[in-house]
Amino acid sequence: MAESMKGLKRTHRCTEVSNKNAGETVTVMGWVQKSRNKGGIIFVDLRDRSGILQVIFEEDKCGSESFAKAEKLRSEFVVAITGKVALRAGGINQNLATGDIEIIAEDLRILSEAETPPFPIEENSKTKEEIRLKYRPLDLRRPDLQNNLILRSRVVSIIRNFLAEEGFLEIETPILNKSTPEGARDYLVPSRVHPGSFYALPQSPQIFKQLLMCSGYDRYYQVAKCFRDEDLRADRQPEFTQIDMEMSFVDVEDVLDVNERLLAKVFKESIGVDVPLPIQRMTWQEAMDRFGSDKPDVRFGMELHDVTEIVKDCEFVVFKGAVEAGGSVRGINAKGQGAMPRKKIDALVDFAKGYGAKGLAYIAIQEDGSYKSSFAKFMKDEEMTALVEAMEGKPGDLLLFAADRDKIVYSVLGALRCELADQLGLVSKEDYKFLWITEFPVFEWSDEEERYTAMHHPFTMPMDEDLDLLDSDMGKARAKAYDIVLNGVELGGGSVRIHQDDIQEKMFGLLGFTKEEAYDRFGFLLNAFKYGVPPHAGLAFGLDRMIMLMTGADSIRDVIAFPKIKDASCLMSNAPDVVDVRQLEELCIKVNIQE
RNA sequence: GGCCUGGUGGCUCAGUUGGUUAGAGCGCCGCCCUGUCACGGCGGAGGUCGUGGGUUCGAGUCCCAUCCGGGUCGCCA
Repeated sequence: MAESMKGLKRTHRCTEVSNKNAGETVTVMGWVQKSRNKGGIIFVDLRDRSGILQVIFEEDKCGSESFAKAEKLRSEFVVAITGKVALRAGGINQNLATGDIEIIAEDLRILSEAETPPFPIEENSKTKEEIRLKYRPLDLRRPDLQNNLILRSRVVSIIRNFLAEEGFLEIETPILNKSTPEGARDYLVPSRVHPGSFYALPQSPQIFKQLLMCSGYDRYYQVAKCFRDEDLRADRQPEFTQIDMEMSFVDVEDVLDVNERLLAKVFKESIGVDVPLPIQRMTWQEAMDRFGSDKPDVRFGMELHDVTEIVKDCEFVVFKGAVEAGGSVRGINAKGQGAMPRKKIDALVDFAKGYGAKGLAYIAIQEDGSYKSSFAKFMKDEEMTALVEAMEGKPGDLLLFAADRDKIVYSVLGALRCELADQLGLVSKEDYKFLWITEFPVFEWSDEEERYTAMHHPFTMPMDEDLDLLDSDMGKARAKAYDIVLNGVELGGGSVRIHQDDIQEKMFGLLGFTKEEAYDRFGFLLNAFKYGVPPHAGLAFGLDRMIMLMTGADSIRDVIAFPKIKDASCLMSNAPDVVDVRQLEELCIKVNIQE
């Protein structure tokens, strides 16, 4: 039977009570973590979001009525307890923040009874995620998830304060928008008033924040929900949160400066991590050449070596063929792994194939300096020597090579070095290595669409010195675009935007838009810009990923209160779901599912 | 869409070359216990082994299909 809390007022959260309160009468409320009934004395661990506090019930202190109720307490009952704070008569529990005190109960109210939960409410849950997500409200009671969301709240608060001090205005932008089918798939919302027409949920507030610059707000930010209808990953949800910002009358340096100061402040004040400034910078080309990735993890080395020149004339057809086809041969040196068993190497080869490699060539340098290699028989001795030397190979090392188009070589070796670092324990989650990647290409060739697409987005300003390349060699043009990378994770990115209409028109042309198409999709931006637009630039952080890295979580699901699973559904609410026929009729929608 | 991986009491898991009553720990229920905090003692309940088909004298185990999760590639301006 649930009781009312009438006449009671909570005085403290559980861990707000300390030995300084000894002798005081307090009222605490929360959930029963655990009840230990010793017969004449009952110990109850009371839990709220602050932590755990022990309460004891003895019949002569709390009266027979409360004692009888205390005997009934089970895990997850919600209770209110009034009693005296006392230093513990028994031993101190070092594992609890409140381990030296307890509440000697004088009154107990059971505010809500509880069924036995389907899984234990405890830190470091071993329960399958499927069950946890189905019962998400219970899962969210667990201290680790509560701490994640508490940290998230604190981080957002620090960001708001910092940006306010820097002169940013928080301005909201619409969720119901016009679809702009460049980039990710849009989530669509049907219009009742305009049958057959649809809103799109924002993939980002990109155009609106640019319009705000055009309108003279100078500096904008928003804690922005964004939506992308693409497949999920451990670090990708269909709806996610960006810290989105834009600044007027600035160039690349200004954006990087304010944002690295922001990161330093956030990491220091929320998790006590010092971020040395300035943050290291690397051009996109250097990142690709050294790490095979535009989001390199620089907590460890194992950098790529380009050995194309050394092997271009060798007789090993895999190498020779790749070079002749315009590709390259590159390798990484797994230091000290020369004795890796053949089975493990084969597993690495399979791993590489997952990234498009046809195979991996290797040289295992034995302790005596001899080689075990998958391709030595095709090579002259001096070629092998030169190759090993170029790779800085020493006895006991394992050299792994990929030969293919550059794009594949980068992606294979970039993934392989991360995989090896993981297997060999080369990285620590407590080590935070930030990195700016700059000078991204403006365009990226799309095999699927057989045309160049914008690598960042169509409003990205090319670098001043590369403007001429737009006409002569657009694939080589670099942009005033930048990403912030942390431990191999893309934390955010942005760019300087185009504010000159001639450049913008040229960009649309190069991307294959006619003027009419460009105006159809982005006319409200282009028209606004006709009336005076300042140079502007911005950036957006993925808040979920940031919190994931700060908490050491393996998935952003652990830093989002109500996440979705791999197929973008919600195990708790069962969304998305079919709707009433009348709702569809009102929207003039007929469902036509093809087998 | 591809590849990899998992599904056995409420939870976490074990289960051999296919073999007779499918086990354990925790939890749960009952009784006992005034200093426990991974409380303890005694007793007890609880499983169509994700689902459907097949092979077999016999299937948790082998085969096929399918459902439900996870990782990843493609995809993510």
